[in-house]
Amino acid sequence: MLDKHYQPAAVEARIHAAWEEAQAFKAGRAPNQSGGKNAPYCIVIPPPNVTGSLHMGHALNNTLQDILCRFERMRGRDVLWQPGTDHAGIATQMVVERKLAADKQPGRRDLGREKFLAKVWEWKAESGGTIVNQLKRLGASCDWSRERFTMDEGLSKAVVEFFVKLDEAGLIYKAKRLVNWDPKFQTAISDLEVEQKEIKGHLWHFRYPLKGVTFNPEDSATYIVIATTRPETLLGDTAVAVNPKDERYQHLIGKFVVLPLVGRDIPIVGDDYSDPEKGSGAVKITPAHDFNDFEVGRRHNLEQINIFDDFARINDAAPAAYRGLDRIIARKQIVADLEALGLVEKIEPHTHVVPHGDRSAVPVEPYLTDQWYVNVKPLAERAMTAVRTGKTKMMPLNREQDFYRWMENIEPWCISRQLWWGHQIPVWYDHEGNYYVARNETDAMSKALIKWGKAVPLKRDPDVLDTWFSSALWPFSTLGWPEQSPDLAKYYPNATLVTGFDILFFWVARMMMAGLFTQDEVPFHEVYLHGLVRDEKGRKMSKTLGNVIDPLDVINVYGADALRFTLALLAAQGRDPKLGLKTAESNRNFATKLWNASRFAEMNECVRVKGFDPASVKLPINRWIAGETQKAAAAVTAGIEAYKFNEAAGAIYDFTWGQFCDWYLELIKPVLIGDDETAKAETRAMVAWTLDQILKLLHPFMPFITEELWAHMVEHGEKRASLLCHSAWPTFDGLVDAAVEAEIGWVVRVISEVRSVRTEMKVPAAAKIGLTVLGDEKSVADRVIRHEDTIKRLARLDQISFAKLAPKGSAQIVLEDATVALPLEGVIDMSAERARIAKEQAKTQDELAKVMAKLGNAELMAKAPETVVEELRERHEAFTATLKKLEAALKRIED
RNA sequence: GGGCGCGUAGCUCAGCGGUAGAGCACUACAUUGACAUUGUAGGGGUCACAGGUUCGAUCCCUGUCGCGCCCACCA
Repeated sequence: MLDKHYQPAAVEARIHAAWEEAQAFKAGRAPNQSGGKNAPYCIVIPPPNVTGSLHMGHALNNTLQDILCRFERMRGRDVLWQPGTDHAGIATQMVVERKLAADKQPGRRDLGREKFLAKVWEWKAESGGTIVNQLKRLGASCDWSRERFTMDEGLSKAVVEFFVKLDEAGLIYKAKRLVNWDPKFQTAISDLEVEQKEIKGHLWHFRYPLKGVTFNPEDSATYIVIATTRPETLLGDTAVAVNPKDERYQHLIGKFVVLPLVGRDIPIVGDDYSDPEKGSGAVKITPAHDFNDFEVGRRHNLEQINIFDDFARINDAAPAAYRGLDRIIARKQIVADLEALGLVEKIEPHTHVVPHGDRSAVPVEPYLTDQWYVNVKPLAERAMTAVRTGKTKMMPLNREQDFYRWMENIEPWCISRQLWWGHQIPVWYDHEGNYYVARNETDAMSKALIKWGKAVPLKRDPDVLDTWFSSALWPFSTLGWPEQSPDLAKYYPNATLVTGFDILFFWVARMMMAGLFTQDEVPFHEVYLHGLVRDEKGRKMSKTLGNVIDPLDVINVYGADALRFTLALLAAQGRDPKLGLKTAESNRNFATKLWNASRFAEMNECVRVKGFDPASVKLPINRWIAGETQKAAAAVTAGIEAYKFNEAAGAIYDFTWGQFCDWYLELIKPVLIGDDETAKAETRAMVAWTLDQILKLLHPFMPFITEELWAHMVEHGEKRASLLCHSAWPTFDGLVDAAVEAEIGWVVRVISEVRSVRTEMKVPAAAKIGLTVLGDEKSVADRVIRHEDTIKRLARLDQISFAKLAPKGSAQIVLEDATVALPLEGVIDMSAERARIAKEQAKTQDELAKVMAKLGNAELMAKAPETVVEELRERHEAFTATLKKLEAALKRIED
């Protein structure tokens, strides 16, 4: 006997153990009775940061993937949900460094590369399993036996192979360029890792004295005013630019100014970049510290003077007074010094965007360094073509626009990072600085040997690769590439990728490029991009706001099923889901409702009957629920197939609660307590059967409780042998019976109507009332008689009687001595319905006339409208049939 | 500056050319009956605003206002 309450914690642990024991999610299983096809279906998990812990975004992402995987597994496909974790370069290095500091241990630099990396691996061994265990608690049905890590041996091999192949294709190069430099981590970062933040700063207007004249603050002819938001870069200025069309400054082009504080003579150049509308119309040019200035510098052959060190402190290229100062302090100092010299014209408040490191949250500096780049342009072209031709489809569709926009404007990808935690770049240098890209040191040596004719000592590039470089390979590196493994052949391309749209460029785009480049084939056929989980007010969840909802807390309180169901219901396309605990609570209640419905079935000995066929039941009520089950199954299936998880979840929720519990179980109670044994037996079997279908349809969303109930339902006194997660997905045909649907619908409406009248008239609960059905329509009377017990019970009527003295099809309720007439037909407002149909017909006639007029088809015009409609319908049907045939044929060809 | 999305019940959101929907909240009644983690009934909406298309618009088109997100090196 089932307990009175569902206890998620205990059940989840037990079910989880059962799944593990059975290795239920291992890929390559034999097909179940659902399909015979057993076609592979592969999803790779977006690998979470190995040092991370489960947040709501993971919960949403993995719930959706799990729904798809469980659904397809039940549909008989060979599902591989590939799990694993990401080494997450900067993030992990940061976490470990922070931990060392907190433990008062020697820092990264003190330890040195080797020892520090040992610490990171230690940390990984300690806490790397956390997120995996949390995913398991969520119910993720990954094939856990195949867990991978981006830095494990095979995947590292894939990374090297990818690098070498890119190099062989001439797509890798090293260049000294301005990069986004993160002074906190002392590494380059890619454009994508830069966040623009709006900052309230100042616009400083400085006077740069002209060379050859004596500076006089009173005489504007002795200086030129430039405006800047970054005074400290003055130390690296190598020109002042004015617009050649700007009459104020034209005469100064070719002259020089003396750079204040530094004393360097720098030219005034004419360049379109200078916008007369902005600032003073004259702009200082610092080629080594600004992307625009870099370009201006190139055009005018200007010197690039780097004034920062790796920490963004002023270096030795600057006057002694500023050396070693942090950039912020240097800024203040420089402004103060200029002020003292009378060189500050004015200071205006100014709001502008400042680039920040997305991990470090400090402003990044454009910084001149040697870095490795991938020329991704040709790869991007292929990726765009693949999306354009529909080889990979993105959902929601409008994300494809974002994808194209980014791909079309793609810049070279800076892949080197000055970190220690990551894949070290497979490049070796000789004593002259020549470099050799190689799969390993031995290969590099032999390459050097060819060049020099003798063995020369080599040194490996100390930099590591961008984390996303290895993530880009995830859909095939996890399957064994660079080996041509059977798994790779079987599961690549993956079926679907489910991820947040926030990493569309970081990850999805790069997987597309890497996949097409190495495998000559897209990595996945469909991409489903979901939103970011927000709090119930729509704000981002953040520690500072204190509005973070920890998925594990929700699981502990309401159960994993409730959380999953809540997330599924929120996953409507095209908008960020907002999560409140109230929804989780009501979905917990839904689980309880299902639990109790099962209890009811158990108490009434509703046992599954072997060989039971829902198409053969006789009682209208049973035929009705069979039809409703078919409709629900179709709705859930269609919802999941279309990635409309909210609709799918909503469909099974409504069916379970609104149809099965609220109506069906109530309607059959008279049968179950009656003495018609045949009817009773049929109904019991029907209850058990329907419940089975509910468990299956709900399983992808609520795997734990459904698996538990499935195991609990006995068949001939025995526990079921097989797991629900391996059972066949329900697909039905021919169970919907329009006549039965109409009849039960009518009964339902009569009951509702009587109930409503009771409430409106404030009939005391204890009052005895009866319903008198008036009129002499036999069909109405028959229905009433057929469902008399049910109607009496659910409408709480004392008696039902019949009378002829009233308009047809109406009824009256007798309240002790008062009598209330109730139009039975009014339940289905026939007059309104008829009016609607009449209108519809008028419209059709109208449109028809228009169409005919437009066509000017004399032949058609000559005929009566009814004939034309008939003819058109036939043509339409013939056309549709042909279309269907064509589609089927096409599908066969594809298969 | 460019792009995308969103304004529907008190709240969170579905829906979408043909009589406005759900959950939660609210009101009334019920409750030894599978379930108070419940049931029944009810109140509550010019579907942001203004034009247009249509027999008919919450839905399609245009514009306005408000909100959010993404991309962008402009002093």
